[in-house]
Amino acid sequence: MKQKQAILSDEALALVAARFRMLGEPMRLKLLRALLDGEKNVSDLIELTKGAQANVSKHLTLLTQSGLLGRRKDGLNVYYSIADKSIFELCQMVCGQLHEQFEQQAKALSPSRF
Amino acid sequence: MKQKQAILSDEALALVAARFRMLGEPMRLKLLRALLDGEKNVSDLIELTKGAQANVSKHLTLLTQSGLLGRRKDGLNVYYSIADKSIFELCQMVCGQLHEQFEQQAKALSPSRF
DNA sequence: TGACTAAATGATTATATGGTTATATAATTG
DNA sequence: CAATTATATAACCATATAATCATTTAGTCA
Repeated sequence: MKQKQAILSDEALALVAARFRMLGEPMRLKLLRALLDGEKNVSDLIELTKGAQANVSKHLTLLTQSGLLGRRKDGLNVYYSIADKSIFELCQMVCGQLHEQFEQQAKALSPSRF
Repeated sequence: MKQKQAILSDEALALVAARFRMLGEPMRLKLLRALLDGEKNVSDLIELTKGAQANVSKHLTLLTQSGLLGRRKDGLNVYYSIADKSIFELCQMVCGQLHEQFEQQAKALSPSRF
């Protein structure tokens, strides 16, 4: 008897989509990357990403609300850090897929094939 | 001497973000999922996703342009298929991360802890 | 307390994008 | 060729969201 595959509900699928969307913003990826080697405060992140203060702050808020970042306040400063390191596997996987994809296209367009 | 980390250019990072955004749409995830067990034509996909014809067609076009789907025309029908199966590892990884995240929250809110 | 600094927030604008409707294109068949 | 079917596309509207500017909040320190 054929095993019926369990399928995500629409709501679950919407959550997955939302997570992808959270990662689908260059500034947010920059922030995540900047935090790869440890927690940093907002000023540092502004400096590293060349972003505007309000914009950086907003993206940090979103990333934190979505559970991707941790937040620690110390005096005047607020320190953000990666909450789930496995997010980088995702990014690397995407990077690898794109790399592969472009490599295939390069091969397909090899001048000698014309 | 400390090895300087190679960093993606802004353009490369934008491509990664774009790929995430492509996956950040529930209808597109539905389409990908519907294609998991092999190629299907548009009519089938409309039926499976309960989407409107024009909308399904547009998303299929986008997914194809981004290299995630393959397209094969046969008579009146157009058959779409997954171009890169590894996309599902991504989805499963996200799913797993969200699962983990909710489980932590559940644990943190265990009534006995109050 | 007042001045200063770091970060967050509210209001606004601009842009991107998803959905829908209507129409067009293309292949098939009688 | 006319009619039919499958898919794509164009035009449009509505909504979401990123960026910016101005302001506010909160903490520090003289």
